[in-house]
Amino acid sequence: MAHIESPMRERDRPGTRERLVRAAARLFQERGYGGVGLSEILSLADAPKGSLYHHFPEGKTQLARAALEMAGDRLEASLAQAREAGGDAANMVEGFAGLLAGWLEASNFTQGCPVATIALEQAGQPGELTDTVAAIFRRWRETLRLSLLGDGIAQERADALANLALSAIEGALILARAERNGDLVRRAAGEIAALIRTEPRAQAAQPGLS
Amino acid sequence: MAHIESPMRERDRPGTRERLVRAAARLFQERGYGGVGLSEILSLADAPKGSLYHHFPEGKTQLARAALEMAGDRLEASLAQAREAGGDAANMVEGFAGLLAGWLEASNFTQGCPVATIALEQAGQPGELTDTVAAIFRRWRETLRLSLLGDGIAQERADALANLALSAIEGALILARAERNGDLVRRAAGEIAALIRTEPRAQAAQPGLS
DNA sequence: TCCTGATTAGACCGACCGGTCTATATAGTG
DNA sequence: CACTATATAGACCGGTCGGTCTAATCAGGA
Repeated sequence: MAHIESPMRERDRPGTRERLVRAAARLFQERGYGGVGLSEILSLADAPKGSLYHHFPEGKTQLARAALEMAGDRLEASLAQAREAGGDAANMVEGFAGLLAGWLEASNFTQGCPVATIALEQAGQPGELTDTVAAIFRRWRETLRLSLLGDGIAQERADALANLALSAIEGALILARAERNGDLVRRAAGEIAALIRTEPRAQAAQPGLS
Repeated sequence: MAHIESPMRERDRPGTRERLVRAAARLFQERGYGGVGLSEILSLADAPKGSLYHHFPEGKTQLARAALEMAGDRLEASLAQAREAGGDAANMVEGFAGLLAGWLEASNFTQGCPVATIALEQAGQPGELTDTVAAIFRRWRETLRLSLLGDGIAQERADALANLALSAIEGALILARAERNGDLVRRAAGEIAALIRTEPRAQAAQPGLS
């Protein structure tokens, strides 16, 4: 049994499975699930079709699930990192949005939210992708909520603000892509951050200067 | 030359062109541009392929443009109506979002924003649909901005709040579809409305009780 | 070394895609 | 009525879709 393959590949190139997931994630992020064919994914990943169906017997949907989960983890990590770097939830929102806006601009407005496009394409349909998408959104929102709670904001308010912040960022990413203007994301996030800063709070949860 | 065809059809069924646009708008709204085939549109509209390419010589993209424009006009009218019914911008945002949330729930979460899905699918690509989508978003935001200005809110603030409100609604519609929960839209809009109400303003522009 | 399962490789499949084309029906006008 | 532009009707096209299948290759243990 020699199929662990996670600890660094012989050369430096990631394993086939990893390459497939990365290629799929990037292409789905750019043009959505239905807008990308297997042939395109395979050529970007430089892998034959046999490998795809070896690693993902359920085919395209299973690959998409893996890609969504990878993207979900990546962004959640960025969110946590933005919280650490910023110190509080307001700065986290601004920092995270700035990061996304930068990625958007760097990719010439092709790479928006890796989840939103698939979310809209698949919403309402019975496919398994819907559940994956919903779970990712919930996790992101929960991360935001916990951060707000950590700043001493009341439960109900943290809930509402987390929902608002995630909605605003997701929506702004759509507008920003359509109008090719990353500042729309930064400005929306700036408003949310300002709103968070005016929110009454019980006590600050982090140590350091008050 | 007898091709005016706008004033009511002989029976009660709308003309072929109209049926095509409506069918396309609905299906694109549900599953996006790439996710819907011509055959499906034709069968829903009960029209043959010849009619499609008679009325829309440029094919699917031209049909999509027409569908987007129809949807854009429809929602802009709803926005204006929500403003009239609510009296001010804050109530407009809440009323409009409530309308969208209701539609979303009534359609079992299949019918979200008719523009967002196509916006994400096509963003960054050179296609002509991108421009149409951007123009619609700009118009919606401008309607919001003017309403805020009419309430006596300063230029810069009206700009920022219009962007935030549209972003929040669009984003909340994504989350709401994914999680099958229309209240996410109402709650996000409620927060935006509350924010608008706290905004300092020069004078109220509408008559009636102060 | 040989053997065995994991993996790669890509030919191949039926279905469906958007689009073109010819033929027919329909309605308005002289 | 005949004539003509409009509109309907759908067969047909090459290409691509996601998915299946068999064969070749590869790596590692006995």
